[in-house]
Amino acid sequence: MTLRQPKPLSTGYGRSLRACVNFNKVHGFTMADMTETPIDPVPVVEIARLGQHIGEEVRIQGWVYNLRESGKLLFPLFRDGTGLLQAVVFQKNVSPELFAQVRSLTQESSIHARGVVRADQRAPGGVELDLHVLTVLQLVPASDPYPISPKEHGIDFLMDHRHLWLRSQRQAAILRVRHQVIRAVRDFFDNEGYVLADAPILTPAACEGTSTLFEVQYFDDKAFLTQSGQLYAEAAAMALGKTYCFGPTFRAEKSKTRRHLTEFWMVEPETAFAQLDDIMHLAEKLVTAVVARVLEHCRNELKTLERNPAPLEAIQLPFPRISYDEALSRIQTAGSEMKWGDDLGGGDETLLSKQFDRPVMVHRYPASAKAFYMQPDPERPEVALCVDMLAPEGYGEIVGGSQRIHDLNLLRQRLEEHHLAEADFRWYLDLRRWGSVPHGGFGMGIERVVAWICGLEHIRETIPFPRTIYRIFP
RNA sequence: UCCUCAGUAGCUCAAUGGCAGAGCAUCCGGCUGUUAACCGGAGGGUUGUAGGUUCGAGUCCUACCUGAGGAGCCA
Repeated sequence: MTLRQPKPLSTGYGRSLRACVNFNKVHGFTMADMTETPIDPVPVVEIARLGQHIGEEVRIQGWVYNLRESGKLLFPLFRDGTGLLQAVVFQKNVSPELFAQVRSLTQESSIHARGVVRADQRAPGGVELDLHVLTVLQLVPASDPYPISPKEHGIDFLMDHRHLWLRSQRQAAILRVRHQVIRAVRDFFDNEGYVLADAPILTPAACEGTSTLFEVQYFDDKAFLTQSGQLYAEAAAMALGKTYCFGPTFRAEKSKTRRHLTEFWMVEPETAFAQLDDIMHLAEKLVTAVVARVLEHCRNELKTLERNPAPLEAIQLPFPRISYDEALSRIQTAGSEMKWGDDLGGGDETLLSKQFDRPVMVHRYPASAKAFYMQPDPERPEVALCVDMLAPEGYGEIVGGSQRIHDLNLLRQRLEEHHLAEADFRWYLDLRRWGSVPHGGFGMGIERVVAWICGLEHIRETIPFPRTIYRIFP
């Protein structure tokens, strides 16, 4: 990709601005000038931490969020990625140059601002800045204004401008929650003694053979983008005992719902010597830890998102565990036409999850509806030792896992029943030839967890640049 | 893949088959505590594309394009 040579930018303030800025070249400065950081002894403070600096002179660096004015009084709103700050400029208290400069600010112009922090109940956030000095790094020209106004927009427009939409308070809050969710996942597994061993993203042909995969050219051959790291995680678990992989996964199904992305992130622990009960316990501990972390670190974000924290505070161990058979009878009682052997549809999942105040784990599905590698229940071979965790409030499946088949001959038989070529799974069968042990794990979809925790209508807001069936731009 | 809906000013949306409009944004003016500020004024249009019906189409019909909601699919 070639970078466009930046054109000289007109500040539009004329000669008077020179007194107010620290840059030597006011007129026609280029982007390169921004690297010449002016020497200023006043400390830069993040907006979120201004409450600890009442009465002090500080600098903030950020962008213009909005400008309100009332005659001789200006209220520019700045954002810096940590929060929003209202600044105040009285015409009588400042130079005519500064007043004119602030008055000409446009949305999303980049700035350095210096002033004294003041507590004021009238300001959003209770803190405001008495602005003394303003440096404009780039003035957004009025002839080409920032496209996303603080007013309402349609989803098509916002998705086309996703690269700018991220600057809104709401989207930034979601990304902060996502950050804490991922941090919590990594810390959780670290504390539990799990070793990160990532799976490849490029996989050979016919790797799992169930869902639709994206095909890519691999030199003179074909390859596929991974739909799950699980099979590789099993190999790692035989090496490390407790392991997990965490990366992007890809599904080429033409799903078109508020719960699906074609590219999403999944964390997949795999544990040697684990059985179904161990897997369920690990999953409920993980989800509890993630929710607790968000409640601890993201109260402001949940407030921005207007997400009621009460249902999240109810997420405590243990989670209810019900068999597929019990789930089926509950769903049928609630009016569904579902029959034994069917997988749960989206509506069925919602019916069931609304009966509980925390995630519910449904275990022992009919083996015929599940993947080839799942261990059959020794007491009822027609069901598999597997579990799906359904999030509350109708957010659907957030965890899917199972105990894996550890017997070589049974696995061979299953491959044949699923019309999968044994040659493609030679390495996977090897894991059962030398030192096979009972083992299992699960996958947890990060975006669905974030959507549930944030209380979002649609999963597309949970990832910086969502990929859906009809959208791959920007 | 199927069903439904939408596409009109930069944005969000109006307009019985009969003069294409409003709010916001932008520009100009007013206002010394605004809270998506407010008040007054100005500029801004190939009504998604291509056909068709009609005296006359943003509106009705056909096809296509681009999206959205749902179903199905989904370790």
